[in-house]
Amino acid sequence: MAPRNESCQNCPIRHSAVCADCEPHELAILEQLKSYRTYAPGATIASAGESLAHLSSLVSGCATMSRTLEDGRRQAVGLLLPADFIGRPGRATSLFDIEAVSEVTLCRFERMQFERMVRDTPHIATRLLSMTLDELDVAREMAVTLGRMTAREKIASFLVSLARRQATVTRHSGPKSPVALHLPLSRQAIADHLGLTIETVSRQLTQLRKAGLIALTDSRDISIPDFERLQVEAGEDDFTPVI
Amino acid sequence: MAPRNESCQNCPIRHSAVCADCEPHELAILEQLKSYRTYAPGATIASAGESLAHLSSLVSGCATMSRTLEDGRRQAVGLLLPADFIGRPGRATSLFDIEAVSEVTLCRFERMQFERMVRDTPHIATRLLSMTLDELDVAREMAVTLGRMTAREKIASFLVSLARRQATVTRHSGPKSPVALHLPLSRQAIADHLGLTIETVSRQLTQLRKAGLIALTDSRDISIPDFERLQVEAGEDDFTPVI
DNA sequence: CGCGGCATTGACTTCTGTCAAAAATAGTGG
DNA sequence: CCACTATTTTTGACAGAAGTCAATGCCGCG
Repeated sequence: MAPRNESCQNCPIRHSAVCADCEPHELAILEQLKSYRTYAPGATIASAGESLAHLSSLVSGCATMSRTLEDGRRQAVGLLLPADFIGRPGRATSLFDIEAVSEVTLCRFERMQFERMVRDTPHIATRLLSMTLDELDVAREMAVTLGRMTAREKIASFLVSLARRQATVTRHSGPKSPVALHLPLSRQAIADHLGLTIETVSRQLTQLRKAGLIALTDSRDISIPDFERLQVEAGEDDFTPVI
Repeated sequence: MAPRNESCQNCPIRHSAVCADCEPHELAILEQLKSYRTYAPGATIASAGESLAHLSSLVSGCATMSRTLEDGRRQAVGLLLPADFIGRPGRATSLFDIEAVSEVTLCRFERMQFERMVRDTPHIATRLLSMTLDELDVAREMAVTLGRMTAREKIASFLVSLARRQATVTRHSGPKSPVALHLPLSRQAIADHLGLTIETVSRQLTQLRKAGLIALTDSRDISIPDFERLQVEAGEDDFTPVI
């Protein structure tokens, strides 16, 4: 459960979210404007085409951004983890569905107030630009994965990128020690991210396990004995940036 | 051929590029800093992993942004048309290959000077943010297409989006009149954009032609008799935004 | 005219999707 | 705590969409 209005000083995403570059006096303004909201797993945070009254930073938990076509086909376009920003200044409606995967806490700002902050506070504007450019890179890497990788490569690169994003939490000492990885997503949600079916995801995970590239303690917890070997399996070339 | 330093006043992308929101005095500064450069069709504008000395706006022509994997598989992540911005402040290297498709003219700024402009000129910073957010939406739509659409839907939606982007130039009076569309890309380049092979692109275009959805005058020129019908074929739902 | 690149078409293969069932896991209530 | 159900995951058999390999056709150009 999120505190009503805990101080930004103690915020877990203080140095990585949209407020990262703010000076104390700027932070004080944000502190006045912000409000927290918590969503249960599976809850809808936003729906494609509907208006979005708040812009938010994801403080804790995990959410997906996706589009569902009329016939039920679904494609995820982003995995939202702590510090990620939700919504965009200048457009009132979300183009995608946003759904809580685990329990999610958002730090929210009213649209108008936030848009004024973006105009008046260069530290927020430039931080938001920088984050948006990073997201753009991620989205384009995603396009490479979706368009040209095999099912096996998609799974491997998904695991690699997830491991990198959780690195601070789970990675132990040396780069050669096994990496423990918790999957926040169901097989179905992984399939939606990679443009695959649930069956193909399951089969490829089994193959990776049989090849000794991963070990499954339970269906949501994976251990990667040799991270570099999995990176090779992910078909990464030297240009693939570590975002 | 691009003029050496033609006035920004007459620039074809004056009101749609990164400088769109600039006041006359801001434009005057840009005018001092800019330089034009022209690339022949097929020329390399940037290479993945290599440094990029300039940030640019594409003034005329067409270019692709793509990644080529070690084994030759290639995926395009963007089609660059007039007013599109190339490069990003805050990172000196390009993550993707950028290649001229037709003859391309760029309006270029030195990295350092442009980054200073972004810091000092809110009209540039906010315009760049807005453009980047739009590109992010495009990239995410692309992910939906690459991940979940059939070959036929990919081709149809590619044609629809190309027609929309060329709308100002080619679209005639009413929305029901046939739309003429020139393909700037070869079959191979289209395939690279859609995550398909050249043969599949060719076959699907033939099928669309046989179904009366398009007519091919020559292999690069397409006429769309009923645009709305092609939109349906593209599998667009009501939420698909017209970007 | 003949070469070379691009596009189209055909025959066949393969990877992933579909349909279906079994196994594992989680959740519920007695 | 344990049976029982519901959900998720895994596995299998088969089908189908797109890829691969190969040949042919089309154009522009020297």
